[in-house]
Amino acid sequence: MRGYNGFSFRDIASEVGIKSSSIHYYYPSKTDLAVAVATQYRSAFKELIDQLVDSQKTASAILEAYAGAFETTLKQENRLCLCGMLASEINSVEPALHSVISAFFDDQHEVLSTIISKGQSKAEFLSDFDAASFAKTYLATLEGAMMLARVNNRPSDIGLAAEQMIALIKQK
Amino acid sequence: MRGYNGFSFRDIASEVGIKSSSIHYYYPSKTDLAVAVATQYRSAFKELIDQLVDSQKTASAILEAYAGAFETTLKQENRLCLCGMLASEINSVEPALHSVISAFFDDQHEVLSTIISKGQSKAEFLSDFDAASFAKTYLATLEGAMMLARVNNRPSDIGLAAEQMIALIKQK
DNA sequence: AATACCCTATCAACAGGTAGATAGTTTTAT
DNA sequence: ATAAAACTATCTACCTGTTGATAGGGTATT
Repeated sequence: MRGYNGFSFRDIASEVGIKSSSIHYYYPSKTDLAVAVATQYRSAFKELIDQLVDSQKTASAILEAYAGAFETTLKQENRLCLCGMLASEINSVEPALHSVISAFFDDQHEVLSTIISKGQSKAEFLSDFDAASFAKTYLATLEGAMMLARVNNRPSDIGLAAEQMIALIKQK
Repeated sequence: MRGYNGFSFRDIASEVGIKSSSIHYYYPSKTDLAVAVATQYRSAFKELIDQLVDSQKTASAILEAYAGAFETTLKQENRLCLCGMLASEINSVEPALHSVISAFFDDQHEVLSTIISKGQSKAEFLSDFDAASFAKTYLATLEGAMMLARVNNRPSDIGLAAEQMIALIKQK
């Protein structure tokens, strides 16, 4: 993917083997299409992270696995987080799409907060910081690390960044 | 700005009050133009950070001021880091431009490493982590925070992320 | 018969880029 | 010192191709 301004109906159509007008049949406008894709991405990611939370892993293991999802996407498909990519083009995006992007980040932030909070109450993590703020920071780090890791063609940098963040909050 | 795929020669021309062909006179191709802009951005930022390093501030104060530059850009111009934005569209970019973007991040990484390292040797920061890795992570956090802060229209989130990162490495 | 689905054909707007003209300025040669 | 040549900076006009989007037709399933 080459971003919101970097793909066209014809690109997708030819990849799927149909005509662009057939896509317009389902998604009249580009915003409609992007909203549908982002919404689907959002729920797929929500499912993934909910699954991680339900697993009986430690908080740090969950945070690591979470970062692993980003790293795998980059390594296997050379793609950023869809919403991260859209976020970096937010000025090109209509309100309906903006809302989905915001909702995605809200989801992620909420679940990360919960995980980190749990890690604190189980004394796995230090308790001298705010879980919700750190959740935001952790998410920002991963989104940024993904971007930088792609520029340098080093997907494993994502995992390294995650490890470092986790090490910093671990109870010593 | 709306990203590399989101601006045209005509956009710029009409903003400046000339014709697009006059821009082609100086910058034959879009890549040429973008390389020139990114190079200029790179050296302006290098100057800024070098100045910060030369100031007699503490390491944490420097890291904070550095984040402040990002926050100000977002607050006053509603713009991301130019190279961050380009990085998120790296697949749309020709090698010549890719190189400049990489070089920008290398610059930043190098200087941040030095600052953090100094902070460690002055016992301002903990010494149980690797300065170079943390420099990468800090930069990733800022780039990501900028993106997220813009989506949520909360520029101050950048500063908050920075503060948190700094708090985590401070000698207790 | 009606609906769902995909097609062809087309549109106006815009993209990056080129060609050639023009007017003013600077360099060079005589 | 002056005339010729070259350069700078801009324009108008245009090219080829792409973009998001629409109108209307064909065909298979229900």
